[in-house]
This record gives sequence, structure tokens and C-alpha cells, in this order.
Amino acid sequence: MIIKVKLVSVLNEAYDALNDLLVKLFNNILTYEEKALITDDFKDISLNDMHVIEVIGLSQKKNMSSIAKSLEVTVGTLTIAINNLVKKGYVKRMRSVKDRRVVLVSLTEKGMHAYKHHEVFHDEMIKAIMKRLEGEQLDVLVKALKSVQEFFGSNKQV
Amino acid sequence: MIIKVKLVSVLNEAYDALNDLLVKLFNNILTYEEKALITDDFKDISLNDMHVIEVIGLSQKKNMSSIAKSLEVTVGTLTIAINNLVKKGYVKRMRSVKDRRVVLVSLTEKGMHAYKHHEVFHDEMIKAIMKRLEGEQLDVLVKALKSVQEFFGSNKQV
DNA sequence: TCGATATACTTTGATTATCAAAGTAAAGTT
DNA sequence: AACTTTACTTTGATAATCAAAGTATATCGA
Repeated sequence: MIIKVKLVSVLNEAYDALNDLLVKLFNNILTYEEKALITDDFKDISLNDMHVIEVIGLSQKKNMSSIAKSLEVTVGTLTIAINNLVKKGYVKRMRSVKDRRVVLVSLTEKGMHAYKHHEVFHDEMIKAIMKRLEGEQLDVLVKALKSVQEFFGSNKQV
Repeated sequence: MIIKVKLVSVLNEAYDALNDLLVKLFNNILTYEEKALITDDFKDISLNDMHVIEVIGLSQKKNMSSIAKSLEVTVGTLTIAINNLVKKGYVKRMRSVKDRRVVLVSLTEKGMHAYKHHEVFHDEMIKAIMKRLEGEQLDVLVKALKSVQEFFGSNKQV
């Protein structure tokens, strides 16, 4: 009897802890990310702008449709976001020569700097986690997160 | 707009795995939550509305300032959100008798139902996570999340 | 090859969330 | 009683978003 009660309370603790942590984590990541953006160099980009920049990436040019798909917004919405980023000098637009309907988008020098700046935020976060976990714990965490991930993966069409 | 980030730097496998998992987890929770909201009963509330309802809660009445603070928005913004929720029948407004400047907000029956509905989502999510983790794994996950939490906590004023 | 259809994008009109600043009403202070 | 502070609402402006209409180019079928 006592054992049962104890087990339940241990589980409850984990339950509460998880619930609490997930909710807080969520908000904190958002606000932290927001704040990490506001620097002297890039004071004119929003978090939203930054995510567009991330998706465009450093490598090749991307067309509007594929970027919109990655961001899960309509192409119309993206057009407006890109207009903005072009105006601010972070992004270049080009017509494809092969198919003149297609608009190819890429980062300017300034855009690439912003991209790299934002990268630091993620880097610090991951390093902070890793620093606090030792050896096997890290493996266990990765496994745990993977199984959580599977849960969401299997429920995507809900 | 969905948040998507890719890191180029390759420190080691755990680093990449963590980065990938955290980013995915973040997006998945968001979309899952969004979808869990859309039901026959509550088709007129946004995720945003839901968060307001969540903060108001089931217990006592809350004044505008404290709700706005919890949500980290201005009171003006909240006024508009509350107008909306009152119009839709989820929330009641009342003047405080003690201090007639103060507006006290609480959930209607309908609002409480919405609150409970959303609670079930959280419950299912946490239970699903716990079901997939065994003994030590759960522990490690909680510890890891706590340390991430600490990282953000200690960087709040950045 | 021409006309119809499809594709890639932009524009438009509407809605929602947001803020800062101005406005209103009540409470507190001197 | 006059001034200040507090609690909230309103206003004006901006950003993100979508659906639907519009434009230009490409492709396909007869």
C-alpha cells in the first residue's frame, strides 16, 4: 500500500514537473530568441524576418513556393515578408532565366551576417544543455526526446 | 509562421541530434496544440484566445493588469482580446466594488468548458511522453529540461 | 502552332495581434 | 480642493496572415 502511494506520488511529481517545464520552456525559448535578436547591428529585423532568413539559408537560391512551404505560410504572405527584407537590404530577388515565372531569392552580405548572428543563439542553448549533462545522461536525453518526437510524428494528422 | 532553424556547425552527433530534436519538438508542440483546439465545440477561439482563457483560470477573478503581465502584453492589447472573448461568450467582465477602477475578469460556463478541454490536451501530451519513457529516462528528461530552464532563467535580462 | 490550362508569383481586401500614446474615471496624497 | 497616480479603454499605426483575384509565363493537346 505504502509503496503504491509512493510510486504514484513520484509519477505525479514527474507529471507536474514535465508539464511545468514544457510550458515554461516554450515561453522562454520564444522570449529569449526575441531578445537575442535585438542588437545594434540588426535592430530592424523581427523574429519573423529572422525565420525567413534562416529558411533561405546560406547556400543556393530558393524560389518563393519552396520557402513558403518550409515556413507553412501562403506565397502571398511570403511575398510581403520578402518585399520587406529586400527593402531593408537582407535579401535579393532574381528572376530565373530558365523559367521567367520563377523568383529566386537569396541572402545579401547583410543577410548572411544576420543568419550567422542568429546561429549563435542556438549554439549557446545546445552547449548549455550539454554542459549540464554527463556521459550517458546525454544519450538518455536524446533517446527520450526521440520517443517524444515519435509521439508527435504519429499524431501529425490528428 | 513556423519556426525552423538549421545549424551548420558540426560539433558531434549529440549536438546535432539535440539541435534537431529541440527544433522539431518546438514546432510540433505548436502545431499539435493548434490542431487540438479545432473542435466542433470551440471553433471560434484562436490559440491566442486559449492562452488568455488559460491565464484567467478557473479559480478567482483576475484584474486586467495581472492578466496582461502574465501574458506579457500591454493592457491595451488585453482589452481588445477580452472584448473579443466577452463577445463570444467565454469571459465575463465586472467592476470591482472596492475599487471601481479595477475590472475583474472571469470565465463563463462556456469559458470553463474551453479551459477543461484544453487541459485534456496537455494531459494527453504529458501522459504520452511519460508512457514512452522508462524509469531513469523520465528522470533524466526532467533534469535536462530543468537545466535548460535554468539557462534561460539566468539569461532573462540579456 | 494556337488555344486552353496550369503554374509561379503579386496584389488586394479583410482580419487579428500588437504597441505607444492619448483619454477617462476613480483613488490617493498633500 | 487640487494634484498625482492608478487602472483601464480608445485610438492610430504597423505587421502578419489568408483567400481570392490578377498578371505573366510555360506547357500541353489538338
